[in-house]
Amino acid sequence: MSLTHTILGFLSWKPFTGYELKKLFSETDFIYWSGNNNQIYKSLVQLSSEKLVTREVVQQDSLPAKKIYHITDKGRKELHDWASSSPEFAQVKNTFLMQLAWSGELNDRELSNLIGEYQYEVEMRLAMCRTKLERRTVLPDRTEREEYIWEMLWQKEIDYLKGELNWLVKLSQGVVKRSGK
Amino acid sequence: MSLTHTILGFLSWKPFTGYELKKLFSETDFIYWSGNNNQIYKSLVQLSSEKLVTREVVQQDSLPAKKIYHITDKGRKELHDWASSSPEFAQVKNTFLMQLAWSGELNDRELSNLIGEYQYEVEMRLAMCRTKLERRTVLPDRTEREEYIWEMLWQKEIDYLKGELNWLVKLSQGVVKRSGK
DNA sequence: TTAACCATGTAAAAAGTTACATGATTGT
DNA sequence: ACAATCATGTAACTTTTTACATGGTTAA
Repeated sequence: MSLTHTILGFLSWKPFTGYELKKLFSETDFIYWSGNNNQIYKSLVQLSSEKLVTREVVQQDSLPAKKIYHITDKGRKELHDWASSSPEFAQVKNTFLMQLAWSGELNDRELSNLIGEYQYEVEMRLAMCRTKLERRTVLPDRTEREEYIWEMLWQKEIDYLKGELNWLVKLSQGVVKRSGK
Repeated sequence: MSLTHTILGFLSWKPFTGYELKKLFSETDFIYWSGNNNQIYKSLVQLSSEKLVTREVVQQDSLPAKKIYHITDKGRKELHDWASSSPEFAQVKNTFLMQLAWSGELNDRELSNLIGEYQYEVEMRLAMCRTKLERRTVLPDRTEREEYIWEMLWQKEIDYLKGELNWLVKLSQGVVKRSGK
């Protein structure tokens, strides 16, 4: 599971709480994990037990105690080893494409509706992605190479979404041309 | 789960056995499911119990009996309803991008190695995808619109892989330019 | 006063992967 | 002799999702 490694990655920048990690996950679009509570808190317990992180408990009045996690040297080593290990091919789970694949029984209106809904969704994502890119807080102490890679990762996401839109527009046109009416 | 719906989709073309469905899954690249035995046979049992498919048992000498599944009218209705329902946004799980995101501690050789391995993987996929596209058996009784959509789905997959390669080449160049040596 | 934010977690269910199990036939 | 194809399934495990549970603070 690379959720634990992604957490180690964030902690390699600076210490965070579970709550902050959850936000980081949702702010970084090219990381797919829902980052739901269950997974994050469980992963942190696991990472602690493996001595890859340590926890620092900070009491707050009137708010529950914060648990700030710090990466250990062992954790940094684990992160390095994982980052340099053989990559797996990306998994894309796109049920919309399957809906299209079996849209044979849909009428023209239903089909254009389906495509339109997906297009709207992609447009929202693109707008959100651009906003997040602008608002992102770039941490110091990063090499030029690292910053370049993150720039490329964001750009990839934006290009992907733009590509989706282009494809959807082309598809709509092709479908209209072949419409039953 | 849309695995059951994808099975219904294939069965809407013509009846198949579980074994044949497993092959169809692996032959269609834009469907991500591994289509492992467990899931397919379990899904078929479930679909049967919901009366969305019926099973026909064909005895064979010296080979185990085939179970051929047929879609029912109820199954066709379910397929139609699913295909016209609101689409969800695609989920992309790309751990390679996360490895890149935390490649800060890798040296130049390790990083170029990582990128090179992924590039090789994408090239293999692209070659396989093109082969599958050529060899695919197009079933009759499909409208022009349906054929057009399948054409577009295959093209999308190929364009995606080509886009990945272009991005990787650009990334490699940018990384070399910023190399430590 | 209502929603969002801060901050932690648990329980149960669903989905998905990997390995195991059987066994004949056909092609290289 | 070995691998691939045909054909079914089960068991154990891991991963992921969804819902539940608590409760104070802050801003519109």
